Amino acid sequence: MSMDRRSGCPINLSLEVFGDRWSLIILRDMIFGGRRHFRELLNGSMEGIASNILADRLKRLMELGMLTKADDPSHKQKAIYSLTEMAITLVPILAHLGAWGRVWLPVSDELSIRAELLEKGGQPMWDKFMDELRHEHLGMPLDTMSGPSVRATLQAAYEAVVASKALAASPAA
Amino acid sequence: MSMDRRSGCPINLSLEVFGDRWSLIILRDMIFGGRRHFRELLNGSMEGIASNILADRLKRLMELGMLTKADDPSHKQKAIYSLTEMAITLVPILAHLGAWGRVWLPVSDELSIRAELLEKGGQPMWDKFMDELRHEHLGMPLDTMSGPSVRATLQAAYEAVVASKALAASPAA
DNA sequence: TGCAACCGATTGCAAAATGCAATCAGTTTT
DNA sequence: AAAACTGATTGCATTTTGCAATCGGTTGCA
Repeated sequence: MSMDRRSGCPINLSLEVFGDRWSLIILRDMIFGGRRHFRELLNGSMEGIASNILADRLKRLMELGMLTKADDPSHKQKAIYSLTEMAITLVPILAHLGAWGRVWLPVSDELSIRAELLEKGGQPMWDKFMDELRHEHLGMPLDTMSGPSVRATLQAAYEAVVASKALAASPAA
Repeated sequence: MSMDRRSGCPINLSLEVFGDRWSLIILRDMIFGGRRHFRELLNGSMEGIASNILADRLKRLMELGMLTKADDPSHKQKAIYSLTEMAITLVPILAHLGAWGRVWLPVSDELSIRAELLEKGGQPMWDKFMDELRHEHLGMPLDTMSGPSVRATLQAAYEAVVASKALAASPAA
C-alpha cells in the first residue's frame, strides 16, 4: 500500500487512490450506509473488514484528502469521520460502477436495488445525493429540502426487497 | 488475488474484478493504446508492469470474461488479446474516472488531455468509441464511419501537447 | 545454415500486504 | 465495581507483489 506516483495518468492516479480491495468499500459504507464511526464501519461492512486494515485505510484516506477526522463531543474517545468534497464527487463513479456490476456480475437482488434506483435517477438524483452529503459531512446548507433523502429512499427500497423475499420464502406467514 | 464472492453488492463485485493495481491499467492500454499483444502491454505500459504479473492478470481477466485470446495467423506463437463486450462497456467508467482524477490528483498535462477530451465529448463520443472497439475486437460492422477514430483523435491531441511542451522547453529550436 | 532477436510466458526469491485473533488503555453504562 | 464499548495496536502465519533471470519455441536476416 505504498505505490507512489507511477505515472501522471489520471486513471493510474485514481487507481493509486482506491485500487485495492477495501478503500472503496469503506467509502461506499460511509456514503450509502451513513456510517461515521470506526465500530460502525468495522461491524457494519458486509464483507468483514479486519480492524487493522480498517485503521490503516482510514489513515491512508485521510492522508489522501478523502476523509477528515473529528472528536465526537458526546463521547470523549469517539471519532467522527467525514467525507471531503473529493470523496463526495465519487458518487457518479459509484453509480456507474454499480450499474456496470449489475449488468455483468452475479449481484444479489436485495443489494442491487440501490444501484438500479441510482442508475434510473441519473444525474439529478446524484446531484441531490451529493448535496445531502455536503450537508451531512461539510455542514453546507441544504439547497432545497424536497421529499425524503436519497439515502432514505435507497434504504427503503432495499428493505422492501428484503421483506418481499422473506414473504416469498414463507408464504404461509 | 483470489477473493471470491465476499458479498453480492454490485460495487463489491466490481471491486473484485478490478480492485487491484494492474487490471484496469491493462484494460486502459488495450482500450486507449490499442495494444493487443503480450509484449506490447509489457513494454508499452508507462507504469512498468512485470511479466509475471501481466501473465497472471491476463489469465484472470480471461477467466472473468473480460478478455479473449486467439492465435495470430501471422505468427505461430503470437497471441492476440481481445476485449469482450463486458470490457468495452467500461468506457464510461474510465471516462468518469479520468475526469475525477483530473480534478483531484496531480495529473500531468500531456496525460490528462485525453481524459479532458473524453469528458467534453460525453456520451456521444463514448458511444462512438465503444462502436469502434466492437469493430476492432468483436468484428462488428461499423455503423457510421464519421471522421477520424476516437482513439486517433485522442492520440493526436496527446502528441500535440507533447510537441508544444517540447517547444516551450527549447524555444530556440 | 546459423544465429540473434523476439514470442508468451515461468521460476525462484525477497519484500510487502493481508487476514485473523488477541489485546490495549481509556470511557461510558449498568 | 463490573461490564460493555471506544478507536485502535500487536504478533504471527499466509498470500500477493515486484524483480531478475530464464525457458522452449518461432521468426527474420545474413
